[in-house]
Amino acid sequence: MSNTYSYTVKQLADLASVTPRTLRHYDTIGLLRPSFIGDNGYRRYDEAAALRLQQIRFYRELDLGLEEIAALLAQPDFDAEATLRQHREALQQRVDRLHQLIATIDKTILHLRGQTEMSTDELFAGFDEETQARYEQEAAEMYDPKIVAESSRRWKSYTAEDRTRIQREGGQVYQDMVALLGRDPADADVQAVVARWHQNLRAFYEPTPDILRGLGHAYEEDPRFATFFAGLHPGLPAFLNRAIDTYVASGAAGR
Amino acid sequence: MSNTYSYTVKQLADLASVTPRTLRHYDTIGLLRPSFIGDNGYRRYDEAAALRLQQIRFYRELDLGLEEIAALLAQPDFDAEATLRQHREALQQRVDRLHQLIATIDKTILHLRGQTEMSTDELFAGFDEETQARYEQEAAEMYDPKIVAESSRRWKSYTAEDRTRIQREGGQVYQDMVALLGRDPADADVQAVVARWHQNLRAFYEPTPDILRGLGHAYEEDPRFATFFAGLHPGLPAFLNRAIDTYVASGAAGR
DNA sequence: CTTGACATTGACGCTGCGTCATGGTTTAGA
DNA sequence: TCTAAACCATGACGCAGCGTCAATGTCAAG
Repeated sequence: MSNTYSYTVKQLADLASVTPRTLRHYDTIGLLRPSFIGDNGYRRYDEAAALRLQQIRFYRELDLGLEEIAALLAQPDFDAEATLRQHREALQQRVDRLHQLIATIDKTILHLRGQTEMSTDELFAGFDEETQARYEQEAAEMYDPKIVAESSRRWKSYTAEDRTRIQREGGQVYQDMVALLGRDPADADVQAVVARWHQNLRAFYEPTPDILRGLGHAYEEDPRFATFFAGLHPGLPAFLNRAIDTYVASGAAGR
Repeated sequence: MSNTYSYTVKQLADLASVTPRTLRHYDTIGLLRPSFIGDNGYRRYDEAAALRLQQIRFYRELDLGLEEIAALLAQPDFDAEATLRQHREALQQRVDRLHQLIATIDKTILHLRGQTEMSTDELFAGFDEETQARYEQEAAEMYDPKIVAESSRRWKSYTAEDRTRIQREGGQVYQDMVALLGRDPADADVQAVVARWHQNLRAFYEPTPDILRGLGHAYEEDPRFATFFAGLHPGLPAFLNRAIDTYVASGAAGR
């Protein structure tokens, strides 16, 4: 006949499919206090507590934090909606991010397999091309700020197709250079690649021999460049620098 | 001219866009050890370390755990692919789960707004209908195990359409009852809803008056039922019990 | 010689509990 | 009535990946 049911921790925990530990936790942080405490010190929960717990678990399954839940249950429905919308946004962002990660993983797997001839290029293009281009700009600025304007002007004059081609050619130069590591920097093949590098730069501006040498030096000594090239191969920074140095010294840069 | 570059923690940290704390952490867990340590006790990193750090950060951005990363870097490429595929799976599951959560949030918002007449039903249907049906079965079993067989037989004889209808009618009964809370249990409207409840039960088996009373009692006293109904409204369990009691006492159950 | 930037080693904090450890309470069965 | 099985309580550590002091030593520049 009694209208008031009272639960022990285990009973309530089983009801809500949580563990007693969870209830104790909710107690200590004040999210769900026992309705009263028995003479033996045991926690006791009534129907109201059971209902509150249900609500807590509902929001918890939506992945809201306990603090947010506490706020929600303390506020009227009006605020609840705003909170939920906000939470929805957050979840959507997580989804977007996860999609990106999955895409990157797919690319990486292709790269590991070496299944497509483009994979290396694409990884390079998508992952660091931009960064690298920015660095190149910065280095050029160190020698002549006016180059930036010229570079920018030329770049804008290209079609989207041209731009893609130029970027990919730039990336390919370094890839090819890795393949030549160990050769003599003065080797004809090596110098040919350096010449292509030179040509590629000219898509942006007219580098003087000093600038070329400066770039070569920066590729090895400037940590921003060095790390990037070391990412392709640990020996690349030093090799590039020596090859470029040889190139400039040979007078090829002036021709 | 030097070929070997060496970084301090700050320098390397800035390069990789992490904090010195992160490098110290990687050191303590053995993921990335300094290349050597200076006389002053300072950590020193070389190019190889910088490269390794780059790889670590790459995988970290894919949200792999540090331990997994350590394993990846220790293994050849072959195993790396398997790990990535597995990780991809995990990410995909997260996406699926997030989609579910978002859908539930949308439903909940509708529910809060009370914008659709069906929202309550649907929330009820999707969220607890199954659980409730199971409980009802269990209660029946307490009175006569043979009822299970009959109930199961009838249920199987229905079309999918019938089943959906029966479930929704069942849910609606409790919703309607909530709307009548506060009325006299003997009120005609209340008794009409109880009658619908009775009819709904008959879709499963032929409940005797004793069973009906037993169910009413269980709805209030059995925590599994009570919590469920209290979830709809704290006052519902007791109200339902009284209303059913009145219904049976009036002889309506026998007619 | 002073400052300021950087380095070191602890050690606690955060999220939401899981998981002992240690010891008292209740309950059902022999 | 005694005992074993369950259940209760309060700590306190663990986890993942660092963030964030705190206390103290080192180094390069003015």
